[in-house]
Amino acid sequence: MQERYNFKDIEKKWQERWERDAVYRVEEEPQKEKYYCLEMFPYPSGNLHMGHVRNYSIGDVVARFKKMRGYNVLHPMGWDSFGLPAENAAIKHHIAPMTWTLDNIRNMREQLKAMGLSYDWQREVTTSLPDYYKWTQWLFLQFYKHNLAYKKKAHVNWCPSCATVLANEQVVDGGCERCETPVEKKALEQWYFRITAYAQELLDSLVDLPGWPEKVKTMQENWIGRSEGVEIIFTVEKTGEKIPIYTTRPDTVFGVTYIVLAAEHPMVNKLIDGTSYEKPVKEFVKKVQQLTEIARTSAETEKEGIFTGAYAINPINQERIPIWVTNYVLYEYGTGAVMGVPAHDERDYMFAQKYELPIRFVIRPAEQEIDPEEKQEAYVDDGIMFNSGSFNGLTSAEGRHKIAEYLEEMGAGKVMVNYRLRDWLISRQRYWGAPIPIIYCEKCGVVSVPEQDLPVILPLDVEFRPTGESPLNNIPEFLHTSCPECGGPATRETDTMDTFVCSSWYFLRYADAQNTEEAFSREKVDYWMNVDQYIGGVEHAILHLMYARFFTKALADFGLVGVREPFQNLLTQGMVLKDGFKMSKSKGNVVSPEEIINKYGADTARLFILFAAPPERDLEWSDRGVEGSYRFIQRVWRLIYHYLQDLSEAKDKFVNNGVNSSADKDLRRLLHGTIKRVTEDIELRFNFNTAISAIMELVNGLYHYRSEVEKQNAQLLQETIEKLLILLAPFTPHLSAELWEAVGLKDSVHSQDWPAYDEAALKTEEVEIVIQINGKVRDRLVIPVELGREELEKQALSTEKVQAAISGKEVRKVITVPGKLVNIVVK
RNA sequence: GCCCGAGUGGCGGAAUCGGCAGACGCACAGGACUUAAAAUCCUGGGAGAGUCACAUCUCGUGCCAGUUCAAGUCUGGCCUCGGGCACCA
Repeated sequence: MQERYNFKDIEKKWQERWERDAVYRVEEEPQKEKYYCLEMFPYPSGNLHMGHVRNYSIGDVVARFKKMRGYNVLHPMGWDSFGLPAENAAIKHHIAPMTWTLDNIRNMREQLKAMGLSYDWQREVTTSLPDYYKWTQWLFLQFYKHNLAYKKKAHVNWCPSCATVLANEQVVDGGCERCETPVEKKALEQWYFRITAYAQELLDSLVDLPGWPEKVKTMQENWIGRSEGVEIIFTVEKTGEKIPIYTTRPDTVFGVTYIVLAAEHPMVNKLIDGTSYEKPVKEFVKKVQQLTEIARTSAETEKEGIFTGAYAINPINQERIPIWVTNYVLYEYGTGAVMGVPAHDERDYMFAQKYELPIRFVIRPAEQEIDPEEKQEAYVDDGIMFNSGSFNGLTSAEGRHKIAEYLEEMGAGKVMVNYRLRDWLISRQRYWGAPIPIIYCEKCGVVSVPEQDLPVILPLDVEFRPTGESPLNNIPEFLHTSCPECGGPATRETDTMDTFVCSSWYFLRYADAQNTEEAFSREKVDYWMNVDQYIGGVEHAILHLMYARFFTKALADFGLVGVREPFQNLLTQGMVLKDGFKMSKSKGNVVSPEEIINKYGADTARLFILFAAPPERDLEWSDRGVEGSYRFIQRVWRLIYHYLQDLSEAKDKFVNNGVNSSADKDLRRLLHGTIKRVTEDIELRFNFNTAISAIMELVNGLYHYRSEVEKQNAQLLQETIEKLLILLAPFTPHLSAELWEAVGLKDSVHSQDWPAYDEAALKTEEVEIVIQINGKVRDRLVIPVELGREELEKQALSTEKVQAAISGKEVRKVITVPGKLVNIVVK
């Protein structure tokens, strides 16, 4: 054994041995309790970044800990390997996306292995390989069969830079989530998944997820955006055609002074065709549609509109009101038409002022009148109805209910629930994705690719420069096929699937990754699911986590899985920052994990990143801090090294007897206290930082013991060191394995049972009591633990300092907290 | 605007059920070892007053109130920062 820890050789030695002995391979063992520990799989960009290191270090501690706790632990890893970066890199470096991707995977797999992570590599999945995307395609067909996948023409989000459509969720601040280019609207025929069919369940079952952060659940709630309201039907005066509008404030329906249509609303043309309003209105609509998505959806944009010349009848009071077209009503939400109540809505108020439309107050605050001449703004709160016919005097809440009822009775409205959540647009006009397994036949129309013909292979020899059309259109061998139903000439769908489709079910494939007959066997999925602990960045709070939940629910309805929620517990880790900012190439503050591992070893990197902050919080990278972790590892090594040296060369330092001396007892108490703290920190709170600091204290205690105790208790020392190495094993697996072997212990440290602590060892004979006077610490007292309350109070009152402090004063009260303090209240 | 989360030494952070604020680590200072340096080991440390040095006292967890014998922790109101949603009718 060398005096210094040579991490380079030793980490390599253990990684090779673990791989050789396949120690992390796992099978279903029905008699054993399972634990599924999952970290979000990476996009193979080429190199690990610190966010990965943090994510996978956390997951590895959990997986190793649970394994030592006796669980059958599934801990897999794979690659989310379809997507745009491969195409962009390929264009830049003239290399095929498949080659680029596989090279990156190879590189990153080596980097992961160099971290000493306990993955079962037999279960590795790569979403861009046919053995995986075959089943993505198969799942698409199941969605199609169950009417949860459909095609429709719609105004979709288009990123001109990426030359593809984007899902609503991928539009951030009106720009492309990836490149920030302002998103345009394009009318295209696209494939959708009917996620809205599950909107209510996705919302309701959030309460079944107590192991998720509130924050994430709130974000999903907001995203689903449920609102309860009423659809009210207004009638066009001249033609009698119906315009349904949606409102959450039916109590204000007597205050309607106009109605507004979205620019895209089909009624617009019907109202204006052939009238003098036709030309100006069409110009206005054109102008609105030319706005970028940012301008279109920004609350800052000036509200504009134009009168159509037509009038509608308000069903509540038969009033005749003008119909306008505006830029602020969204066609996609509700009915694309809104009633204008300027008195009680800020937007409507601004709009009415600008175009001099009447403002009529119909709700007033309780106990207060509203003077329409005086009031200079909308009153948007609930209140008491007035100017509202027979509904006068009702509260807003009552009014909403009564008006809805009344309108329903007369057939002019119905209660309705609306969601902000839209169906999920999954087609992409790009090359590097799973082809959608659909064939278009001139005679038979839209036809599914028969399951036995899957996978529809993505051709590899392709000119894939973005053109706005799928590059697959330019490959005749791919494009032209025959119809599976009639055998006639047909063409394939050339769009590929959004990569989020691939990542919506990968956690199921891990349960049965090698299956060539099915996506996964029901039996194996039933054994492993749910994921007991999912760990990843909060940036996936909406997209990935919502889609994966949707998939799981749909697959449950198809009878493919037995659970309706995929992830029992979710841990969202914070970002890794440097100098206060997220590490990024453009900021030039990137620290490469590869360099850190080369310089200090994987154990140091893991230890630092777990020690520097609790997992949910952002972590500030510190090179000095890394050195501190490195020093600690060397310190542990030296402790064992000198201990072994003494064992062989200075036997007279040790004695073999029971734990009698106070130093022995202190060490034993420290050991068992540490076991307790570390266990609870990992198991209950995921506070790895405090778990590590507890271990550091134990090491400090061992140093003290070794330097100060003349005759060391050999057995106690041996026990303490063994348990120390076990406690360290999840954090620094290589160091622990090597020292375990060096101490001459059998098997691997990683296959040991997690130690239990001895409650009796935690007990002390004496305890220090704090004595406060009026809440301030004035003295301390060391007393036997079993000392009674009365005796304690007596002693506390009689100490010199207390006597001095209370002399001449009246003792009004004495509060005693056994084992902790005595507070003497004096006046 | 609405909804979350967070503010503690020079820094990262700890205090788990209302009971000694600052564990552990970083940085710093001093000492030991060394020809020397590095490495290592040991010691110290919130701020201020006070003392030759102790002792001792005061203040201190974003701000202002409150509850309590006792508040970083509970309540109310604010401030700042971070995140999410936002023309959703």
